[in-house]
Amino acid sequence: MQLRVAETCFDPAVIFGCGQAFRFQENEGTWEGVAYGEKVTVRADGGDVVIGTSGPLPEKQWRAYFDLDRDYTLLFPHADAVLLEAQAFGRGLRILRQDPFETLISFIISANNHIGRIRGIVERLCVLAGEDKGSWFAFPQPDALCRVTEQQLRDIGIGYRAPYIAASARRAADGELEYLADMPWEDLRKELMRFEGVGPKVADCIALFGFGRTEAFPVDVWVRRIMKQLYHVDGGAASIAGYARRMFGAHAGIAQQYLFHYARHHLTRGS
DNA sequence: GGACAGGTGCGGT
DNA sequence: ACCGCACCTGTC
Repeated sequence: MQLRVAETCFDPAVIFGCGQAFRFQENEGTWEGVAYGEKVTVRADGGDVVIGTSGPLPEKQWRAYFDLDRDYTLLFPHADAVLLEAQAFGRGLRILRQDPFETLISFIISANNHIGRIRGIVERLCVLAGEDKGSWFAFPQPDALCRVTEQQLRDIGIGYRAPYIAASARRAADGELEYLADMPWEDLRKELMRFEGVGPKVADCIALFGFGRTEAFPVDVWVRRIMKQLYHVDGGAASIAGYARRMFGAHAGIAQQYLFHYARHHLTRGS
């Protein structure tokens, strides 16, 4: 499958670099990654970006994966100066609609962890338990991940999250992710937090990136920093998220991604 | 070599 | 309901 998009609304460096997905890397001007068991390549061509995929999934599914039918310029008609600047800086960002199981496991790994290390662990996890596609590996299926021991998980650098991954994979294999898609947002969040290793922040990431729930507003240290430094909002994660939903509306989670990306490039750890 | 970054779970209050 | 601590690994 091949798909062409204007690069003004699709910037792979932002999309794949802002911490929502961990399997894409740039290689001599082409972004390569794996999603839904297919190899995906993204490269600039004139004023466009060309997306190529390796398997049977139809264009419709990839349009959904890349969220291509949403106009990101219309999301925040009453944006304040901070969000406007973050949006300009992150032009071409899109929220990927990723596989719920892959999102669950990847973001349990992300807890108390750094993007670079998360990438390495996820890649080794795919080699350990994912389907071998020749020169690359798919993300493991739940039952395959269940056959991996906690020691094997520790050996690839997962650390103390090993029992969380094992338990959550077990529950996913037992079908516990199946009935979440149509739940109201608060219920989905509560259900996700029942998985081991999933707290408020990780639940919001899974809801946003794995279930397309743009109400979810994950509060991590970078979002905390930007909310404090640029909005003068401080306090617990819940009150920050509540403030964000009142200010940014139903798509606060997309605002969060713009702000997160902006914060990581413009703010320091200090203040 | 020691401090630190990064969320969650747990035991204490 | 909230607080303080332990958890694992990579980097400086």
